[in-house]
Amino acid sequence: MDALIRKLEHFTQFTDEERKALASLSDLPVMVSPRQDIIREGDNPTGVNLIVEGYAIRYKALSDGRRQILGYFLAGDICDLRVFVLKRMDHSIAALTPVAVRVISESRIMAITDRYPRIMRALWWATLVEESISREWLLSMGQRTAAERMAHLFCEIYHRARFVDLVEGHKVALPLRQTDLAETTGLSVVHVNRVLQDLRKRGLIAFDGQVLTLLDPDGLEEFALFDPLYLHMDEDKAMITTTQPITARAG
Amino acid sequence: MDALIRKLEHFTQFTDEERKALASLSDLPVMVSPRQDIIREGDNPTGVNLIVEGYAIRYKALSDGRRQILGYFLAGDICDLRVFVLKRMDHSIAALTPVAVRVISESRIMAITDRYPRIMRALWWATLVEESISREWLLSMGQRTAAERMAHLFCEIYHRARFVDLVEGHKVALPLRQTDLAETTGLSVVHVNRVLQDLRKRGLIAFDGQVLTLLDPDGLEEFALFDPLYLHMDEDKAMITTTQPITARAG
DNA sequence: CGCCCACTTGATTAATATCAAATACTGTGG
DNA sequence: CCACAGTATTTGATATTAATCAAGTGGGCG
Repeated sequence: MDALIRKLEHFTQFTDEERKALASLSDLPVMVSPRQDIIREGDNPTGVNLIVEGYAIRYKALSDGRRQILGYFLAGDICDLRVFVLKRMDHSIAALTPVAVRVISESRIMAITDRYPRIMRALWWATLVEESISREWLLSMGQRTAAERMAHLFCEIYHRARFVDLVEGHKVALPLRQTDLAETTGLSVVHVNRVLQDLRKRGLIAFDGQVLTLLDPDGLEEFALFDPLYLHMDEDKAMITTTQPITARAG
Repeated sequence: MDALIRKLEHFTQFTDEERKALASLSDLPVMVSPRQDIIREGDNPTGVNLIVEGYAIRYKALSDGRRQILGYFLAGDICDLRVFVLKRMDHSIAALTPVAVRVISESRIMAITDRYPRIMRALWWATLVEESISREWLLSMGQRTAAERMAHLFCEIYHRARFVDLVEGHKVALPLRQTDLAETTGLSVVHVNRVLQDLRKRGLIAFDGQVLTLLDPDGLEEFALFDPLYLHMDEDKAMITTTQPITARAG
């Protein structure tokens, strides 16, 4: 739960009470092994999943098997906050690495967001950031070259990991395979391999399948045309917290 | 406003009062000429835009000018319902064709969704469908071939237009240029041209820059691996309307 | 008419996929 | 600890897809 609070506090400042409320949101974590689905396309989920540790992905497949990863979930990320409105999932969520998740029921979410408008707003912010990331991916897929795209992905993961204190010395644990990167970037595995070599040769990154190191963070960002604005972090926190909460009637 | 109600009633059934409330949401429409921005990246918008007529796009650009279209707005679509949480727009919205928009203020939206939970739920549904479309685009960009991608785009526009009664005899007005299609699909203009020829040769579509005709809708959908499920239309309307609204306390 | 666009066509090049094989790594059973 | 199987990564060669470059064609419109 720590990671969630750490993440949301990039957007707002909580009171102790709010922090306690967030911490009591869910039950004990459940472990999910790599490649196992957490929610499957067609399901009608009854709760929301909070990633406590590890990497999960959102993905979607074509009827002939081609598969595309749509986004990454890191510790502190919540999958599909507003899923209750739609009847059926139109995509799946799976563990990419060993993952610890906590399930939060719809009623729990409702109760807490009703009571604490600031939490509601923070959760909305998290959702909007996720959508923004998805737009940036679309831009990547359509306009960035293979190498830029991969570099941009690494920048994103690095930044997001940093927000939840998962980075140390320009290193972040990223235990994934080149096929995963292929499904993320829409490239073939062979090409992913060659792009990685290119990024290494440029002295921008080191990546051994377990740990990603940004050898030259600024160089990488420049190369990837990375602009962290789309992550909406630390966007004038003061201004936002003094704003009237959207649903001020509760509490 | 008609189109909005028509669209939302694919999800729920409104009372007369709710319909009236929706109809009174905004002031008179404003015309925007083609290629003109409606909201620009970096702006802090104070209202929400309802497209009354024409096509608008969401787009995003790299610092070196490469531009990607992220989505289409048709009549009845609302741009960025939850934009108030974030300080700055991370992308732009522009008219693609001549467009009529109505601006709806934040307070108007809040007042009406507070009072009519069913409307709130319906607007949420619309937002979630938009996100789903964005995910499907990511799948298209990553996994579909150029021709499949273009075909899929046409299927989507066709279906969405149909929901707001904009289709007649397998024809839909689609006044856009091949450069627009290029920025949508991430292809070069020349290649777009060749892909269009291919789709025409296959007898799937006719497209003259003004009107799109689906000569063989089923064939096109099969070719594009199109599955309308992601549009979440007519998803067991009965079930949803008998469900307890999420924020039942208002009213 | 003549100019400006958009569209089209052809030729060439660059990016990326595919195919095939070799190498490295990981975990397991003996 | 080793042998081995299975999987992941790397390399090389070739094919395909799509971009770029360059030069038409064609339509609308002042």
